[in-house]
Amino acid sequence: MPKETKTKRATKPRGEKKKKDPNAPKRGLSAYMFFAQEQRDNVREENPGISFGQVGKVLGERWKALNDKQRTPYETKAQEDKKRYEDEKASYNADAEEESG
DNA sequence: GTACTGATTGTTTGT
DNA sequence: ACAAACAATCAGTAC
Repeated sequence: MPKETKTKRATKPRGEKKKKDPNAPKRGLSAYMFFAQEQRDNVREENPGISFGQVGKVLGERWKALNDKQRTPYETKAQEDKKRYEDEKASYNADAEEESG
């Protein structure tokens, strides 16, 4: 059992707005992202003609409905993508340093 | 070192 | 191009 910090989500104005970097390394996709990529087609099949937002809803409901095992294939993808992101950061930081001078 | 915030990713339909 | 809803995750911030 890994350390589980209390990830509380309180709407408290703390800190200033984030700064957008010029070469901001886009973050890797999330398990949910890959999940939607496939479901998006399936969901529409089962729900042909659904309204805007509905798709997203069903997606979320189904997503949670999945088990850790089902998410595995998606979580894995997310990890692979993560690696991608890590690389970008490398380049991002590399350039950032050069920028300095 | 922790708790919290903002940003980011992908998709749907419709104007 | 943007809107809302869904969920996940990192990076930066403040004390």
